[in-house]
Amino acid sequence: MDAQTFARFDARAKILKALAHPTRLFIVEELAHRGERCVCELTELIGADMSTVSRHLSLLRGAGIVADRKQGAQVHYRLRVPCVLDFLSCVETVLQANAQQQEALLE
Amino acid sequence: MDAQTFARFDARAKILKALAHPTRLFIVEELAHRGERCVCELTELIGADMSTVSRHLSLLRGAGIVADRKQGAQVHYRLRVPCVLDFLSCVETVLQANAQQQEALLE
DNA sequence: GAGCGATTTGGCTAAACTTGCAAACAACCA
DNA sequence: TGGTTGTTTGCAAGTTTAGCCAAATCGCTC
Repeated sequence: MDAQTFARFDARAKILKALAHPTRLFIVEELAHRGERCVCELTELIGADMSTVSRHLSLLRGAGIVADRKQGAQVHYRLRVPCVLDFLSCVETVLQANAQQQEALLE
Repeated sequence: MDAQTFARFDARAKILKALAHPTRLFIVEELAHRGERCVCELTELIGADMSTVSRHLSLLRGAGIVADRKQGAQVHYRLRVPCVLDFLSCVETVLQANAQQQEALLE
């Protein structure tokens, strides 16, 4: 694989990597369903240290998946790319296929 | 976030994590476009140690993304869930949005 | 300017991931 | 059976990531 090809796949992998964490997926789904949320609200929902949540958000922002907006002392985050959710429907498909295979193995 | 909710998101994150690597994305695209490939062919295309490629394939198999089939001494891998590619179209969207923002910042 | 709540960043540790080499395995052929 | 090719696994080193605490920053209000 030459350097250019690698760069192409690496850029895509970076975006997937940003999504590949339970807390970050939770954030994405929350923003998709309920719109903007500030760090404090997400921290409350997630139940981790606010600094941890802030880092996750920063990572998602770095990948271009969310955008932020300052409003007074608060920072509101929102999804920047709406398709990210459709996206997860295929993940569901994989999960279902896996579950079916599990059942088949038990028979 | 309670344990059950966490488990739900963690299962999805595991699948995304399996895809979140340039070499593994390359493999997925190769299998999607060209069908079955054996480890040796993929190793040739990727240019890494065969043991490394084998490990990537094993990881993808563990996530339920690919399936394998032994044929003599060779092991052929194929995509198990065809939607994985559509899936990547959203990643493209993110990349394009990021590129456009980059341009905007340069003006 | 001091004080306060919201957020980010620095520092650090533990855990997870990636990789190549060497060795083990497996299937085939001579 | 012994050798050869294709694949996987054990091991060790290097890199990355996640999480928390503490400290710094930011915006507002008094």
